[in-house]
Amino acid sequence: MAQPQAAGELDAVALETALLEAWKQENAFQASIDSRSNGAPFIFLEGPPTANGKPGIHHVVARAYKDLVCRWKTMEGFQVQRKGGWDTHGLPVEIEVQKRMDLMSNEAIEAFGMDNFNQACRESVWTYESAWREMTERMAYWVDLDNPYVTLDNNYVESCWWALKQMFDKGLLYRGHKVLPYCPQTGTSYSSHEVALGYKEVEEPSVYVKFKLVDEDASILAWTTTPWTLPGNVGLAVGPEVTYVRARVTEQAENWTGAGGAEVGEVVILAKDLMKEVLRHNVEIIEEIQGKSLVGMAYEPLFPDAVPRNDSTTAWTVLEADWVTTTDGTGVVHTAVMYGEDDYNLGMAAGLPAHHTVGMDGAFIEGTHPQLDGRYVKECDQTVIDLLSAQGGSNGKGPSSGLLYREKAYLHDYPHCWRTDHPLLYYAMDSWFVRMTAVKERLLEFNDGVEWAPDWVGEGRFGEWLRNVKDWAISRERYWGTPLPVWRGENGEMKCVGSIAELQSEVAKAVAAGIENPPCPDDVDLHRPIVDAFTLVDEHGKPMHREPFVMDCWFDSGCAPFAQWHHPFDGGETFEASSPVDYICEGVDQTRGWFYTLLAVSTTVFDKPAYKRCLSLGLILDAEGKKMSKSKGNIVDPWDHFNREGADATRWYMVTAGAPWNPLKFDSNGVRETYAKMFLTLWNIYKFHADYAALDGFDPEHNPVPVEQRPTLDRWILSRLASTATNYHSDFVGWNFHKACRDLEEFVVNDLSNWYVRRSRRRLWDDAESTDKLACQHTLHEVLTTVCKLMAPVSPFMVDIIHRNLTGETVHQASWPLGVPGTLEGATADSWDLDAAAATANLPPQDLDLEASMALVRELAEVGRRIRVEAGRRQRLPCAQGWIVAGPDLADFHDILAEELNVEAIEVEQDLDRFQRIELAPNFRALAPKARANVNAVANEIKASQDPEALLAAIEAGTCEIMGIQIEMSDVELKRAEREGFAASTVQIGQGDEASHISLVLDMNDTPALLSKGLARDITRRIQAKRKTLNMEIEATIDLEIWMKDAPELFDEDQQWIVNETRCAAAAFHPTDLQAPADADSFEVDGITVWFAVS
RNA sequence: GCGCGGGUAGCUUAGUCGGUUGGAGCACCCGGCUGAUAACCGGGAGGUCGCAGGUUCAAGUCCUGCCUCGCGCACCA
Repeated sequence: MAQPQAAGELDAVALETALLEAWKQENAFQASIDSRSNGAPFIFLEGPPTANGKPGIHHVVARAYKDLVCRWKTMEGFQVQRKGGWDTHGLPVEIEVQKRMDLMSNEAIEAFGMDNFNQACRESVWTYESAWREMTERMAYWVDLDNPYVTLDNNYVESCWWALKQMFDKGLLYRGHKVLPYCPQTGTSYSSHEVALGYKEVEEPSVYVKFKLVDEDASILAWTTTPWTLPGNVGLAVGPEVTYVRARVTEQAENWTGAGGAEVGEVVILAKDLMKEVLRHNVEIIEEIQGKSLVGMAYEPLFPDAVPRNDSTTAWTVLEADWVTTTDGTGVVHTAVMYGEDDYNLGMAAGLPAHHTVGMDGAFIEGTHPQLDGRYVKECDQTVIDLLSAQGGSNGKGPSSGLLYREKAYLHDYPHCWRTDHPLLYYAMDSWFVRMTAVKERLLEFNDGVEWAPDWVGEGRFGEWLRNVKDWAISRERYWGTPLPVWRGENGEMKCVGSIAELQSEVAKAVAAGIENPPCPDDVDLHRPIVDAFTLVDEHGKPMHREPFVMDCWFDSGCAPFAQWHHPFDGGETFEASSPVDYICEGVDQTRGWFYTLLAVSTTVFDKPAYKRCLSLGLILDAEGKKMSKSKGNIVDPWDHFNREGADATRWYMVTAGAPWNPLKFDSNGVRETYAKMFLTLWNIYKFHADYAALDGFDPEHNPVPVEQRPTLDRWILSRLASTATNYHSDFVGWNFHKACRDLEEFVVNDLSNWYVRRSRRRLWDDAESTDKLACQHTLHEVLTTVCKLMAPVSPFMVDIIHRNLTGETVHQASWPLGVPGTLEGATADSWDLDAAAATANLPPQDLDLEASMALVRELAEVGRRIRVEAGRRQRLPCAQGWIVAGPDLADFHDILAEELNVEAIEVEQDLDRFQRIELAPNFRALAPKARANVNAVANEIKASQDPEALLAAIEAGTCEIMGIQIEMSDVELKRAEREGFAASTVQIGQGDEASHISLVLDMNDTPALLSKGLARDITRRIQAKRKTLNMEIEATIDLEIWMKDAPELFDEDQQWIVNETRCAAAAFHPTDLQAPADADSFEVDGITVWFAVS
């Protein structure tokens, strides 16, 4: 073990950057893992960030919590491998490149060349890689960035292909048509987790439309908020059990605004419950009808040429659907098969024609209507309204008032593209799905086994998501991503390719069958357009082409547990040994993202859970409480703090600012505060110890002083250390890192710095060797090294410097003070022998009585200062006497108290009544059950008692009865108040029945000796301050001259005391009538003027 | 609309089983202490515990409704 060197002044940033360099030289990260080579593994999985955006402070938070747990578990003896990862596919990358290269449509991309485009994407992905790396290293997130997994790597893609093939072989993968939210601008449909990113409240025109019946001079009213879907209308849905009415218009409506209308005598059909909401005319009800009797009625198509009837017998008739309600609209649902999920399902079931009126570009298809063809649908709302409201309506077969009844502005949330902000269209498209609904029960079961922090995310948010699980739409009509490895022939045969080898053999088969193919080498790039070029053959030798999709990039990251090892092609053992992983940690926004896709892939491929513990972090908000995002420009740059307060303070602040799962309002001042309070204090404690340890040649391994032989103060701080560490650990176990760290900070600042070190200062000033000084040094050594270990997972820099200087060893290979379960025989990440683990703990003995006594002493010291403030007596003027009245025996602490209180002597006085009178207060908890409704009256009797002592005596004697209630001692609390004329104060110790009181009384009388002593202290203090401003060495001596006016006598012994304290070589105390020179310093205290000169 | 989590001093927050005087820190004011600190200590000022009801002898705490913020889900015909 090394002997401590003196510590310098703190420069946190320089300290950290120098240490980073040392870590790099020593390969400290790898060494910390290697030091646990015999430890049980604890498996961590890094959620891959996208490196095409600049890292912000919110990324630092997530990385801090990842690092914290990994470092903690390492100190507990586990081996924690941490492989980095990068998410490199997906729409965000494409959008970035599209913007930069001005390729804002699919046509533009294809004209530019898909290979060129994808090459640009491949490069763009790494734009901020170095920024990420620098941030990661600077904050000391220990993760292997030299061998990361990268989702665009061929090996990674191959594992994804393999996974998809497992699903395919299990029948979990299917091609379907599904109505999906679709963005015509990006040309892609979105999965629900992407849609959720873009809901916006918008006001749009909604319309009530008349559907003119064929066999009757009446119209059915239906409502829609998307007029652009009306040309695609092929059916009307009614609730079979809903009551509808035929209503005839009896008079013109007044104050009509907007388009549409109806004439007197027109007949409309709608749900009875919605007449008031919908109709603006007075009507008479002709009859009420059940929905089911409307079924089958035919009506005139609104746009006769827009959709071909083909062989449908049900097109443009009334259909029944049990999901139709009367909460909105007219109780009749306009059905456009291709533009709504319910519509599509109903249309398929009822045999409606499935025909698009809108193209993939979001524009009406030619032949829909001359005024609409080729126009973007969202710009056609008014045209549709105009066409409908023309006389006879858009089909010329409507009433002369037109087919529009009303229009109404409608405010609702509507999904928008989260990248381009365009409104999404619900659109029926070809798509590939993973049948998650088939494994729903397993998902729920696996989720039950996950330890979530906080638990309500798992049970509530995530559980709710799983209970409503939908099939996962995994295909994207995009370019940059893992290609969907499915080839499909004209007749619908399909082949899913699960590896490069399989691709090669299929290509060979195709070539053998006479189909030309480009070469397919071992290192064939598994991206578009390379893989698009391969044509395979089915069993009959017919060509099969690849389905032109890439996969949802969430599928990539969901494959991370095995794809990072290139399982099953390589790394099989590594994967088997690490599945499911022990710990993942990401922002709560990953609930439907990574948290879900990990579980989804793992369940469908392996029928296993993916992770055992998941820490879900709250969002990071800016100072105003807004979410930090690139688009808002409110991202805090972590370097602002790395370069000012350092990474230690930044990390500690983030952990102590709140529970990890709560939203964190990131406050730059908070980092500053943490630095000043926690780290500066810790450094100064350390500096105090290290400077004297170096001066005295202290060696922690020599001249040990057994704990039981150390002074009370030492045993106290060691016990506090043990208590704090124990709580710290159990808070870690319960994920309450914020509580753990707040308590430890309290310990360092309050107990260690403001009491132990302050009280111990003089012990180390002593030049001579002494057991007491040694005891203090050993104690400081033990406390500091343990605090370093506890803090190391959270803030790894300063504590390593301290630990290294005190012990010669890095803290990051040290043992966790509460034990090293990871090193135990047979231990796993989840379980170990508790007794054996406890035996590896290393903490000093606890003495809770001592802690309680010291707490009381400290409280009395504060009470003393309060008394002085109230009595107007300055702290430096001693009191002759202090009395402690009642309370436990504090004899061991009288020395401390006398010094803190600045009294000449402490005495214990048992007679409370000498200084105090008693007061009785009701104890409601005991009294209420007995007195019930009279409790307040009884309580007032007790409080208002004129002679509380007599009342107390009566209660003690058992003869006290108030309002028929027998009052016992447990029904009252004894309180004490000072009698007149005493400077005293009382504190309560304990709670409830255990409560007792202890009082402190100070003697306020002055004597010449006391005045002299007080004056000496004031003079000393001023001289010391002067020495400091003169920047004098502590050992330097001075010559002193003193002049005084209106001063009490300064006794010889007090003069001598000043001389000693201020290290005077020579001192002159001048008579009071001598005038001080003009350049002497002076001060006044209690009407006394003192001049002094230091040289 | 539904679900989850919030709303406590100017700001950041603690508050256990309901117990009568709601704690801290920052900032502010006054005083003290200091040869460890950018610190510390005492005091002061600052609170409609989101609002309104209810239960109870007693509500920041439990119940109901509402307002509001964040997040999520759903609907959006």
